Amino acid sequence: MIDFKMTIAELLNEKIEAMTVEEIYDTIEYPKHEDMGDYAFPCFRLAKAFRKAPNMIAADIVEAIGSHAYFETIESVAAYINFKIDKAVFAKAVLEEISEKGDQYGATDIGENKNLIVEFSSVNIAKAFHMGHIRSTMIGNALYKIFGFLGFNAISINHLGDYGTQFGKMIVAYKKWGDKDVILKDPVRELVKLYVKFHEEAENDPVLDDTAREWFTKLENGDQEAYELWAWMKELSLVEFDRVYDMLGVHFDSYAGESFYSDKIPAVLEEMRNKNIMKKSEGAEIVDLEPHNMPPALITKKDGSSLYITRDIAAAMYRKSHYDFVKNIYVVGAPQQLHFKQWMKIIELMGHEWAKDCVHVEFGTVSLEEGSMSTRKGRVIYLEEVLLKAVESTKAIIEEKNPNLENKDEVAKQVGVGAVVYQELSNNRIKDYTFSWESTLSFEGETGPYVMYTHARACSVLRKADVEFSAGIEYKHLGDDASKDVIRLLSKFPEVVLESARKYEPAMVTRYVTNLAQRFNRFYHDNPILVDDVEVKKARLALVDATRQTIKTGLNLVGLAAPERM
RNA sequence: GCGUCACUAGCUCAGUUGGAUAGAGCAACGGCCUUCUAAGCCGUAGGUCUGGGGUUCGAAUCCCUAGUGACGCGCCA
Repeated sequence: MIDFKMTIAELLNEKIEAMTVEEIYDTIEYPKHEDMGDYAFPCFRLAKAFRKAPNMIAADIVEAIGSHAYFETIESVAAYINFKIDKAVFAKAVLEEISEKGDQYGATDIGENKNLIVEFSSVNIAKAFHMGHIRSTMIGNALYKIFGFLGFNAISINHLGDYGTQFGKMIVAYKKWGDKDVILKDPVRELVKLYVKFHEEAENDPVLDDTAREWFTKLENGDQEAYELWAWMKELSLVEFDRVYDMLGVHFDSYAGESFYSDKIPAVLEEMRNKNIMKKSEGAEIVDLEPHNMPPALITKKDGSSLYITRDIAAAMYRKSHYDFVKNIYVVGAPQQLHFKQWMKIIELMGHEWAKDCVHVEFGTVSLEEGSMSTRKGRVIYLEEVLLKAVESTKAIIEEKNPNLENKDEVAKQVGVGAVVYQELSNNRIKDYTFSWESTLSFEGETGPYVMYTHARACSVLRKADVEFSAGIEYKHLGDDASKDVIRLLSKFPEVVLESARKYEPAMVTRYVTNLAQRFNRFYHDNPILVDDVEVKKARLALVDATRQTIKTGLNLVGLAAPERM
């Protein structure tokens, strides 16, 4: 595709000696309003070099450039030079590019097939897979897909919370109050009940906590009974979790969780001791991080058993040696920021330069109107329940609007789940939000169903087209503003994907497809597509097809399906 | 106490890393289906970008300060 931005940079460089082509390229921006043009170059910074007012500079440069075949107009407005690309040239460049590349439009090979790890979801065994977990799960899944699209060999890891003192608690609770048959009827919910009961009882009986710690230490030391109970709970949990992952279309390359690293911890502790970065404190071992403006990190407890941070350090070390990653990404909530800063600093103190390749992608908290979600307090909304309800609502809408649709159940699942996922990925990840059934089950405006609906509409028109439009298209027929708006947006897709990867922000892609859907719907409304004039029809169909493709690719990148009918 | 983050329309949020007239959706009001899917489109109304300083040609964006809210800070994960 013609690189319009680079063309402009080179054109300007001939008139501006004070800046390099690269500097000019980086200074070029998009005008705030589309009627001003497609690209703009602000001249403020040239004032000193030219010893003139910026608006004079702009006017002079415009005059010096004159005209160019790619551009409809090159104008100066105040201190800006605005470039408006010729509509037919633009349409041809963009639509042919998309048509050629198909579902690879926007893809790159900058990853050079190097290993890139995305750790996400990381749910806790024997605990609720609740609405709060959708964040890590879907943000991580989107990053996994986006980085894969950019040529990395992305590896998804579900760092299961399957270890730690909490399992001591579960074992104690099960032995005291558990009933195998009751648990088998509804495993996770029953296990959660035991967990809740443990905490209620422990309030008045601190001995329980000590017993729990003892059981975890037993588990860590390979006690048969502890191991069997733990393995059983893990298995029961995973069956349920996989049901949800399946609904979400999420796949993991590895389920190596915290327990996986338990036998790798001693070697890490050894290394830390040898490198002299730990010291004893009140019977425990800590790393003093005061020189780095952080509180000390507790590495081993006074009974010698491991902690969360110990396992994360061991996991990172293992991953470096096993995968030799170029990037190791952790999609974990913002409240754990300090934890990540601490252990990444410790890796650095151990002398591992790859500490800089570890990234904590943090996100805000989902809460309920009653307060933050807490398994311990029994205050949770199960993710599966939300998904099922969304699918059910979608089904009702289909029955009403499109009763003759063939595969209603499958579409209802795609659209319903999509609505929930879209909601999750539409805001910048750092934002906290309060879960609401009303907004989750609303399917109008900036929602997943809206974007999917737009895609389905495009598919529908294409199905009804009775001409071949793969070649011989007269792009001059796409000269109206609505068409140009769509084309301009289509042209930006590759850089949006790159930027979303750079910022680890899938919402950029979600917002982009929403924007594209909005523009396309205007085009669709203003321009009848299946008209008698064959030339016009072919040109518009080409636009429809390119939009269909780009919406689909975008939706897929954030883990959403793009049904062809709904 | 120390630290991190957030604050933009009634509500939920964008705002291209400092640029032009701050934009969407929801809610409200008014229009558009005998023509390609109305889960749609168009229009009206809605703003002291939390307050106050500063930096400069130029600030929602950077710095300082105050406020409000959320979160974190040694034996949980």
